[in-house]
Amino acid sequence: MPKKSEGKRKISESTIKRLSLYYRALSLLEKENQETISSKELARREKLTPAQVRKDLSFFGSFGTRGLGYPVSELKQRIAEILGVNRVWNIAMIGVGNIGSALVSYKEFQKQGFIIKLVFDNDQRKIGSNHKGLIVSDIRDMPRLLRENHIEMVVLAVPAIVAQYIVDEVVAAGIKAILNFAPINLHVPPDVYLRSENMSMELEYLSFTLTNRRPPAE
Amino acid sequence: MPKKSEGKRKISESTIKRLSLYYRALSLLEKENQETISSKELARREKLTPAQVRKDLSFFGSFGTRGLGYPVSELKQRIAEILGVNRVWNIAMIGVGNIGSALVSYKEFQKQGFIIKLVFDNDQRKIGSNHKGLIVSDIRDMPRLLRENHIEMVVLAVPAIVAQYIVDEVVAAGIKAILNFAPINLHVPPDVYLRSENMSMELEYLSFTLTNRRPPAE
DNA sequence: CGGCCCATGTGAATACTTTCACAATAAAGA
DNA sequence: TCTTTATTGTGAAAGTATTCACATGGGCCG
Repeated sequence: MPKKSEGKRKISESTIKRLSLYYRALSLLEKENQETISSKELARREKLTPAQVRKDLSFFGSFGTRGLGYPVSELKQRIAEILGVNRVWNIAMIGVGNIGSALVSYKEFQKQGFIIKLVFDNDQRKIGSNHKGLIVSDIRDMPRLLRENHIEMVVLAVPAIVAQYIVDEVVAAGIKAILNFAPINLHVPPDVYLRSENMSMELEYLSFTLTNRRPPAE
Repeated sequence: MPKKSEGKRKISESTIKRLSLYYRALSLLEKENQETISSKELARREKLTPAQVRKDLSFFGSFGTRGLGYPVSELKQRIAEILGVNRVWNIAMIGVGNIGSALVSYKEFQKQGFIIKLVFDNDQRKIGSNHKGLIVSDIRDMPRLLRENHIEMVVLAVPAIVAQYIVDEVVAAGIKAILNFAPINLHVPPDVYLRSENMSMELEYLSFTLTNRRPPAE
């Protein structure tokens, strides 16, 4: 019974996020020249359960060898294919404030194949200036430049107050994948994929935990 | 039957994260001078369902008025108490590279009451320099300075390769809450709360979605 | 080359989360 | 004050995700 042709294997968001973790762990293991890894050890490294690791991978095929574990390099390559990171993605950064310019210099993105090709801002003082080898473009030229440079993803690092306005422009320019750093909920059409990174949320989660933890001694 | 005294109301991680969203939405509504909000409208603004909003809030009490909705300011205040953000948290930033220095200038944190009081690095060229009014301290002075400044949370923005080493030092200094930006899984004792922000993960999620989406036309 | 060991792959069981659906009830207007 | 309307709060139902547990089968040693 062929699995490939089945229409609607619905993979959950949590499984995809864990694939990212496996990918990262496997990259490290590959550097350490480890050839195989068991679900048990992979789970330990990422604080998961072995059953979880095996179940996640089983959605995509049988990559392991019973009694031995998974071949590190091969599994890494297969996950790269699944995630679509076995290629280069051209991305554009919109906004060159604190966060935007930090991300332009963030090597982790490049290492994963996410190449920032263009940088935009609407501040006349910034336009034309050089950021890590990239000239800041005028946001008014965005539609044309995105098209000319075959940009497929956009990272939004603009103030919350203008974020919805800008994202509308990005959508109008035909972009289908957006990563938003502005602390506000944005609305996009159903064929556009939007993910948001909310850095305050994690601090608030820590705040909640410290506030509501069981007192140290009863 | 008193709810307050019940021991083990277990609140799920997703509920807490949504409280952050409600809090953000309510802050906005308060600025717009809106006095009440229904679960329906709150849900629409954060792309959730009305039942979800009501269920989440019901874990903590009855804040609404039937037929009318929730009082914006009061609900905001109650959520602030639940999250523990109705106070100031003193935090320290460790690492003043790209990400670290961007976060020092990130106004959203301060706005939420997370005040960066100290900044550390191990690079002699950076130590003593001024970052947005803060002098970069030597990481070797960390234990003493964290204690003296009543720091309760630490944000880690150091290279992955040294992150586990640094986090061990942070734990040794008695810190119980850490937000990690290094792209690696860190291990801490069970009484220390660690959250990680993985910015590549969201790009990889977008990559997966674009790669595996149903083709535009059949 | 036979048997033992070990770790996978996976249905079934369990645990958790979300949604449904409706009784309860406050507000507003007649 | 009564009726209508709107929206909450919440058990019960449905839907997802995780964990269990074990049959399966490849590798390796003697």
